Amino acid sequence: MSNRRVRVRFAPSPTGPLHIGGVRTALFNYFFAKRHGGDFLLRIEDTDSQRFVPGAEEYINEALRWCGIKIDEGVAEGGKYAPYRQSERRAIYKQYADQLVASGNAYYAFDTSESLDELRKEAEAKGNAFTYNYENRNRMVTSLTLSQEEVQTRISKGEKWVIRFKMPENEEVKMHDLIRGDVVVNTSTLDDKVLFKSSDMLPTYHLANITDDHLMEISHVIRGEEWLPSFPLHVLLYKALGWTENMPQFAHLPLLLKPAGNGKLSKRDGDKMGFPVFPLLWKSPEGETSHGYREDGYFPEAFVNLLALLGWNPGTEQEIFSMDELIQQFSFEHVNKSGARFDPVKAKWFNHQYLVQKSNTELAELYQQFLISEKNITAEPAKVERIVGLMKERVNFIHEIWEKSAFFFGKPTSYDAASVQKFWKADTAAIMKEVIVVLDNINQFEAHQIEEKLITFINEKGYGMGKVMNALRLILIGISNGPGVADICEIIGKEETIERINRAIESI
RNA sequence: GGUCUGUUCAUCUAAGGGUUAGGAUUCAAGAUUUUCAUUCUUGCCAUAGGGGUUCGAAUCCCCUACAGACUACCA
Repeated sequence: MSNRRVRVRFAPSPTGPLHIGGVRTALFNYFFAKRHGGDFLLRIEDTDSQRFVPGAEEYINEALRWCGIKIDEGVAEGGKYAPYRQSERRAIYKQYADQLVASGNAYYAFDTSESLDELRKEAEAKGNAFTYNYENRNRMVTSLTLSQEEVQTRISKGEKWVIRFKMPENEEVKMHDLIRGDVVVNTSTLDDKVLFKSSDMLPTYHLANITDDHLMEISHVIRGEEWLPSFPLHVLLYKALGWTENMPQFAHLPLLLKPAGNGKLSKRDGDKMGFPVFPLLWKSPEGETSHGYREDGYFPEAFVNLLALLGWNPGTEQEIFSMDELIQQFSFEHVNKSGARFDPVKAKWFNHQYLVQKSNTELAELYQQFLISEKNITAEPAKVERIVGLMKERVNFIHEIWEKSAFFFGKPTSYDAASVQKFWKADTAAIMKEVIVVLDNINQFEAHQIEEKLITFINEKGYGMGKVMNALRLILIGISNGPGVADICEIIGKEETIERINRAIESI
């Protein structure tokens, strides 16, 4: 088993956009597979015909691609074990359900969902829960209680049926989890799960999942903690099918929790708290849209990095990781057992780190694209590069450069009242008129020159740096904080600088 | 209700029986700066509670509390 090729799968169901918890699961699978030179497969678990959402599968593919995950085998990529979409594998499953019935590990049940609902309600009224298990199954309409002929006629008459697992009574199931260690559960606390349904002739998650993992030679199942309760069922299914020999190893990842309050992260949290819970923008078939990290301006590397550190740590103090480093350093020993609360504030910090790391040239290209597509502005590359260099330390996102420095591309439309109060004194207009003269006399209108001339002027007149510079900045950009005054002057140019000063003298 | 899992600063986490319980984010203060940001320095803040075991417990065991997941002909 130890020298078995590592093969992992990410197996989402296309019931909507993949959320960041799912992305993290995919990432951990990917890290682990690549760490051990193995394969990463994407399998689409669409055995619930009721909940299928158009576009969800494309979304999943695009999200993984954006994160930098390379799929070795999958719906689009193909592979030796194709097809990778469960709805296209429907012919495969029935025989295994039959096998379980034949070996006495499963049985046909003819209950209607209405009658089951009723039983549940009755039990609830008495203060307990109805469990379809060893205690109750003999009272139900099943192949256990009916004669073989009767079962056959009911089936051939087209009566609806399901195949249920016959959960053994009072057996200890011992399981090993790579993250949590040994877990033991008594089968009497478990129920007879539905494995196959006649309504759409498809298996449920449990059967499909075990069958495909076995057939696809999956070596490690890495999934969310929400699957822990069905772990014993899965172990029992492997046993009943005679596949214990090469059953995969299991690892149940801790959950991603809400930033505040209780419970696991859900779609609503993002909308409420103003951060995305989805990797990409999502438009539901009903027309509802949800924010995505990509569209909100996150770099994929930052997104991957921040997700990797939720529930895993390197055991060192390193916080910034490339995909390769993540792959090299990942191990289950450093995966936490407890749920991790998502922190939107730190998410921004990660993006800032990546933004600052990028070269001005690279950033300029990105900002250039933003200017063209969002603002319809075509700017000189040199000017854009200058701007991003000045702004990068002050922002977390590319779009924030615009939000904080649109003044490089247009005159201020108003002057911040509090700053005017603070920096615009009785003699300011007069001083600014002198400043215009100083600036006008600079031949090489470049930051160094401008700063030098301005400082000499201020010193000669004895005005005080703050007094002049702060007022000048207010005039040029409308607010009191931003890049150095000389830099601003250079970027907008002599003519524009003087024009803005004149305008301010007249209008303030 | 039942089953399972978990619990270290506000948040992400380190410390695998012996450290003043470390780092990061946030927040606060100071220095630097023409403002802001950066940078630097500093500060605040934690082992859920109670019992054991041990010379010694965040770490091992038990109980309690709290939290989460699951409990569908969903995945």
